[in-house]
Amino acid sequence: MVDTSGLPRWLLRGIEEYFPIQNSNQTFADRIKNSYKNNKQLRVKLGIDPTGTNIHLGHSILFKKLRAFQDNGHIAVLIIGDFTAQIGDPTGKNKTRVQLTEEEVKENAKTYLTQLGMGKPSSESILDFESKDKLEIRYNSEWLKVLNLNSIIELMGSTTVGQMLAKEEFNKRYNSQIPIALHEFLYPLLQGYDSVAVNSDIELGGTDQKFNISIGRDLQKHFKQEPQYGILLPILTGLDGVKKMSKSEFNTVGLSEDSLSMYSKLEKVPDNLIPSYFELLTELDLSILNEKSPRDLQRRMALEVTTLFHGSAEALKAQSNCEKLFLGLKEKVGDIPEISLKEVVFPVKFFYLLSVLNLFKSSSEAKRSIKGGGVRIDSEKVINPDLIFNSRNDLDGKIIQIGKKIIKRFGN
RNA sequence: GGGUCGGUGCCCGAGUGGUUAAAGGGGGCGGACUGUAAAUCCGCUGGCUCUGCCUACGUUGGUUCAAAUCCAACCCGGCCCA
Repeated sequence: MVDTSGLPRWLLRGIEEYFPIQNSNQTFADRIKNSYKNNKQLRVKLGIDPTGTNIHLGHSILFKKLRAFQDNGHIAVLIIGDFTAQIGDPTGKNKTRVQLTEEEVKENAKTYLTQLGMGKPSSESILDFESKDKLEIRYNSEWLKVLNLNSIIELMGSTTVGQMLAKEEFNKRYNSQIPIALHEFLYPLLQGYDSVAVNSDIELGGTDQKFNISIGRDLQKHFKQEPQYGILLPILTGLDGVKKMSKSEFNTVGLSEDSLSMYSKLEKVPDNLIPSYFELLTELDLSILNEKSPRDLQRRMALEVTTLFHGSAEALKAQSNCEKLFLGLKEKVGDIPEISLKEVVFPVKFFYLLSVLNLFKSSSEAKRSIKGGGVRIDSEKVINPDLIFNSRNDLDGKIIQIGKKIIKRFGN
């Protein structure tokens, strides 16, 4: 596994790999030490492509590590890949990604920063936005947009088709006869060039980023910079317990989810995820894993993670609400997220109500789910989709449960 | 550019004129069970305020009472050749 000698604990936890062990004349551990000795902050690069609108726990691992660097005196260089997002990272994709427009990308970037806690005090945010000397936010269109063809050819000349095809994802696609658009080869080069542009000392990424980070090193050498180190963090497995956490697999927990839904998702994660979730998402001592039952561990982990994003009071409330709910609502439960009936026109059929409230994607789906016994009002199954509610009084204050995950209280 | 094979629902994949909203599998969702887990079993899995209507098998047009299935053109992809 990882050679841990000489590295500080805060850096070590949850690292899958770092490379190289030694850069020309000094080891990684020395590089860290020297930065303090020489009183020179390390520039730690993390790039995100604003392609969707929600950051989930999988991303949070990287940001937490970036934050750790900030807390230990270094500079987080957050690169918003507004330019690269329009190409699409081929990593992990088995098809060519749809290109986004400039406006979409801008909008997404804003949402990302908000979710990372921009505007909040650093004690409540994922990244430290307050210490101005520890954060640098850069948009890569700044330097990528102005590249001329000569420079692009120079970049392309630095690697070979063989190398590109050696990259796992390209290789897979190539061998299974799935098209690879030529411009996708550009992506690793541009990400690598980002490292040159911000002169990064260390780049953070998931294990699937090894190739791209290495290209960054090559380009830095080419441009006479000291090549960066790469720190690879594990890819978080999603709620299904099998695939990596990813929006397109619908197995995510979003950072912006309310505390109740975050808690309730986490406390039912598959057993096989428990150790890694503890290691990667909490700061707890891992010896706890041997001391408690899986059920207790799930609850503890859920509480811990929810606390991280919502604060301890919120998290405890979520936990107690969850427990009360599943005991069958014997007690009155407070602080359930409300869902407004304002837009509803009465009388209304049950399935239509749920569709109007966006609790289901479509009215047909609502109908099916109701028939299948998946919907409860005040913990009573209601299986007639055509049931008519004549006025708000029939619903106000009642609790609606859809499956085991969605719980809302009807209100204003 | 030439030859050839192919494009079906979230994915894979069957279907080669009608009983097809389209077999089968995967995934997803829901239920039972349980530890709110896993495994297992069962149900559902295009849309629509729905006893019916609408849209769907790359696109457009055509043949037919009837097309995912036949014909034409076009678009897209793989492979081989240039």
